This record gives sequence, structure tokens and C-alpha cells, in this order.
Amino acid sequence: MATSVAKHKGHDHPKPVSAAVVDDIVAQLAHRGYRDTEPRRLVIAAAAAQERPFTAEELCTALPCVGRATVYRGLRLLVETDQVCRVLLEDRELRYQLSRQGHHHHMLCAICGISADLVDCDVEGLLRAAADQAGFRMSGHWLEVYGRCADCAD
Amino acid sequence: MATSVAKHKGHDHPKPVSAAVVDDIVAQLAHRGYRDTEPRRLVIAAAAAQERPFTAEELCTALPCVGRATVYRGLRLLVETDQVCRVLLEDRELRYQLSRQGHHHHMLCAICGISADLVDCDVEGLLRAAADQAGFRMSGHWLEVYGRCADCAD
DNA sequence: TCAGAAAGTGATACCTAATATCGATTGTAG
DNA sequence: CTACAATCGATATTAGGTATCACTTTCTGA
Repeated sequence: MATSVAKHKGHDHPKPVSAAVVDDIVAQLAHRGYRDTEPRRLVIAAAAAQERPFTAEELCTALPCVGRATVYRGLRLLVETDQVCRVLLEDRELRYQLSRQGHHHHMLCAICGISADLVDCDVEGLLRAAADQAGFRMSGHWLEVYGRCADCAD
Repeated sequence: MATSVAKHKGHDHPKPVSAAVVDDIVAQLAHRGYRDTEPRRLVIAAAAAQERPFTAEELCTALPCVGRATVYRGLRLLVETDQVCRVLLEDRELRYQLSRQGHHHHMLCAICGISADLVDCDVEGLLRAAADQAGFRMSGHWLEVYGRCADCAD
């Protein structure tokens, strides 16, 4: 926990976002009673366009026509509905990224900032067992793994 | 990651701190070239007197005669020298506590705020293996476990 | 279809945690 | 004892995020 994660400074070419992705997320929200609004769609599209975990401020900059508060509210909503997950860097900076599946963890590259999902890894079970031993009833956890991705290895 | 950790609101009876504990930490610092100063000792003693993970602000309040900046600097120094470890609550609030051993993780009780060390649990190994599979070279991680301690279980 | 209730928006004020600044003070090697 | 680097502390500043509130938009149901 000594080094800090270098921020990726290069340009993130926003990837083309298929309208279907946005529509799908909007539909999920509608299903839970949230309205389909223009600013909300812009936030979703911008989030989906990111190549790497992004900060709320970055979205604000990318969406000058959408109010700060709306961007923050939109992200909060997306996190609450599991459409987006929160990612914590080593220096506690909070970032976000579209959630591609159920519960999983992230490996974050300290060089390029890319994130890879960590699946097929039963940390939960191990932790729950260890917690039980100490008389703890585990209800949640925070876990982030830092390192270098294959492309950025020395 | 849905619920947030309730802050422990009860009074934390500062436990009596043996001078030896403070002396020992001061000695560790001296060994690394850091001076033995009165404000520093006060910060160390106050940190050691806490029953549970505490915030920097709490230490500031507990030490009105020590400057804010000094408290923050003192904590940073203690973390860098591994005398104190940082603890992250579910809402990302940062807390600290005296470090009792080498690398380990914490289980935090959402009710009373107490922290228990999680030892004999090879998460590292599991994570490293999973990271390797994805071509990642793991260099660090953040891990906190939340739940209810034995005393606070329903 | 369209009126109105409810949800959502955005400019801005505010808040909290933390770091930066910088002149004054203190510990320590010699 | 003395010089000087380390440290201190009052205060300004920053970063990241939330609260407020008047206004706008969406959507429902008559």
C-alpha cells in the first residue's frame, strides 16, 4: 500500500456507444420507476463511452451542457441500480465504470489506468470463513487490486 | 456494498496509555531520523489511547493544544513508518488505528465501530493467482471487511 | 389529448477533509 | 552553546461532493 497509482494522462478516445447500450440502461431504470430524461441519457452515454474508470469531474467536463449536480446524481443512481460500479484507487480517488456483470472485483493498472474484472475468484468465501472464525458476521467488503496489466508490464 | 457503516457514537473511554508504548514508537521514529518532539508525542499518545479506529478530526478535537496540520502530519508519518494503519469505512471515511503487527486486514463492526484483525487468511495468494491468470502483475491491494462483531450480533 | 402532480434539473451556496504556505520555534549534532 | 535543519501552527486554499430551491420536464389518467 506504499506506492500510489499514477493517473492515466493520455487521451481517452471515447469509444462509439451503441444506442442499444443506453436504451438498455434507460429501460432498467424505467423498470424501477426512474424517468427517461435527456440529461440522464447524456450521462449514461458519456459513462459508456469511457475506455477506463473515470471520475465524476471528468464526466462533468465531458458534459458541459449538463449540470454538475445532475452528473453526480446520475452516477449515484446508476451505482444504486448496479449499472455502474465504483472503483477506488490507491490514493482513495473514486472512479466509476459500467458494470458488466454481477458482483466482481477490479484489477487496476497503475500505468495506463485500465481495469480488468476479476472473476472466478472466491475471495468472498475465504473472507467469510475467516470472519466467522473471529465471531464476525460479514455483510460486505471493499476490495481493489493494483498492479500492472499485461500491456504495461516492464 | 449497499449499506453504510453506522458511526459509533458512544464515548470512547480513552484507555490508559503506558509510557512505554509511546517511547517505543518515538524510538522507531528516531531510528529513522525523525525528531522527538512534544506535539508528536501527544499525537502518538492520543492515537494509542483510542479504543477504536479514529479519524484525524477526532484526534484534533482530542488535542486542542496541537495544531491541525501537525496532527495530520503526525498521522501521515506514523502511517509511512507502519506504526499506524489506515482503515476505510464503507462510505470511504478514512480512519486510523495503531498497527499491532505486519500486514493484515481489518474487519469493522458496523454497529460499535470496533476493528478486529484478520490474520491467518491468505487472500494475497488467492488474489495474486487470479491476477496472474489475467496477465496482471499485482503490486498491492485495498481490503476491508464489514459486518457485525460477536458482541453486536442480533 | 392535455392538465397537473411528481420527478428531475441546474445554478449556486455550502461543507468537509485534507494539503500548502510561511514565519516562528525547537531539537540536536558538534 | 550555537547554528541550522526539522518541526510547528495559524491560516489560506483546494478538491470533491452535497443541499437548496425555483424552474422545467415527464408521464399518468381522466
